[in-house]
Amino acid sequence: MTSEQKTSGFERPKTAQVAVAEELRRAIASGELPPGTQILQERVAEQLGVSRVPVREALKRLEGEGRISYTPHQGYFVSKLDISELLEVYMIRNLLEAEAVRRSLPHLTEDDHVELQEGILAVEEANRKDDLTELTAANRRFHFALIEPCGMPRLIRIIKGLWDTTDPYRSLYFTDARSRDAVDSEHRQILKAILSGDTDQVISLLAEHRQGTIGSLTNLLDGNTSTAS
Amino acid sequence: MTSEQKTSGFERPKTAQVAVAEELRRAIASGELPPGTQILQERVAEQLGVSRVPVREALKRLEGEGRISYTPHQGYFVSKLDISELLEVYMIRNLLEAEAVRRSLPHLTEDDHVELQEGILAVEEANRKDDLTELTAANRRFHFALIEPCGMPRLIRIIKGLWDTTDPYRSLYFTDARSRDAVDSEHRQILKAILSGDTDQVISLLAEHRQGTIGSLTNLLDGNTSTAS
DNA sequence: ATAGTGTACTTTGGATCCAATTGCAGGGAG
DNA sequence: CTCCCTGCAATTGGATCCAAAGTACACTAT
Repeated sequence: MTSEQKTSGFERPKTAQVAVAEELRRAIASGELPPGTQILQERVAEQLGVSRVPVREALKRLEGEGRISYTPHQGYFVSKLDISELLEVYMIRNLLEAEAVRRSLPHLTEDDHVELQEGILAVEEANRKDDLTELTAANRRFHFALIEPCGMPRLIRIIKGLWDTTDPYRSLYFTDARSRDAVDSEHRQILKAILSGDTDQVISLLAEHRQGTIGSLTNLLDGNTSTAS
Repeated sequence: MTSEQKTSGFERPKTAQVAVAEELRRAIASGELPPGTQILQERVAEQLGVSRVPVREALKRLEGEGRISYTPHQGYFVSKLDISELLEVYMIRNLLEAEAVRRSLPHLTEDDHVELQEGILAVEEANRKDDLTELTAANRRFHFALIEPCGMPRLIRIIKGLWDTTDPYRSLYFTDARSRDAVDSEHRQILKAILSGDTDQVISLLAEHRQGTIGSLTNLLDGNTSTAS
């Protein structure tokens, strides 16, 4: 405690269960553990250097979040979505995010506009660097900067959950360079509509934006179910 | 095994963690563990006759579901909603259930109609018997019989989650006899609209129905935060 | 050859033990 | 009298051990 201690940037070493949960979330979202993969407690434990107990608790946490599925005495598997479920998730997102945007737009501050702009730039930057993890993170940053000011934390939480479940597939989508270029220009269009205050336009652009993802994903998912190594 | 063995009515002894999770869910929903209560692992363990390990896993599960909240080294507490969060949940339900109903109504079979009718009767029966647990269960049965045929399992799952978070407050609401009578007649009105195939009418009746709950809850919640013993 | 069975191995489930963190109570200094 | 510091009790966090269930595979009998 000699001198500096960044006022709030300090992150105390979390408990093992929390750390394990975060790591598993990351691994699942990034596609490192593709949908359908079995997660062996022992393996995770030894890889992260902890005992099985915190691993089991982390797994239970993720189970509750719907990221993995569990059958007694058989274990945990990364949740798998077929096309119809994927469509369903996007349809629900359409509904909820439209509502969120409607409530959010009137409250957008100058800071939010900056954040949106930076989100776009971060996406393009990650695009250049070919960094998938950062790309999905930046993409999220943009989209949530848009809806977070809606003042409905619960709603945001649910939407986040929906994003989470499709994350493993989203990174699949971003693998395609063509899709990534499309994203850039779409984001710029959306921002333009936001700045001009045209709510309906924003919502319909977002719907199109999602529709694009859906289209590519449907193609990508038609044949191969998972096993993307 | 002399003759009948209800084709699927056999329930093998679940694992302890699953059983504990179910029991905790019940206790929370029924108001036995009011919002804000701390849940001590040791206590639960000894009450249910298991060690702390399965209890901890059950708690983690419920945490993921959002039913309880967790802070490292401090423990688990039953989630607490203030009025604004409660309103938010109902607003989201409005949105999602309206969509579900719209998709469900065209698919309702004769069996579903019977199920709805029985749901109503079960509510009234529980009302007479003054059985709160059964009342909420029957109420749920009615409402989900209406939306479950929408063919969107994910959507249903989310809606169930929303119901779950407000369950502790719902039982608070049903404590009031006046509210319970209102529910009966509203259910009958809704069923009538369903049978006549008037989708918009169903949806607006449901909105009113929820509005009633909201009104009572707002009153009940204004002063006392929790500690409903 | 194949279906069924028994056995060994892997993995998960649960209990007990010990360590680490927190909150509180009591005591002492200013 | 107030504030801070120290130490104790309660509770959670994690590791290790053993039990139970499931799985794979070889072996046997038809």
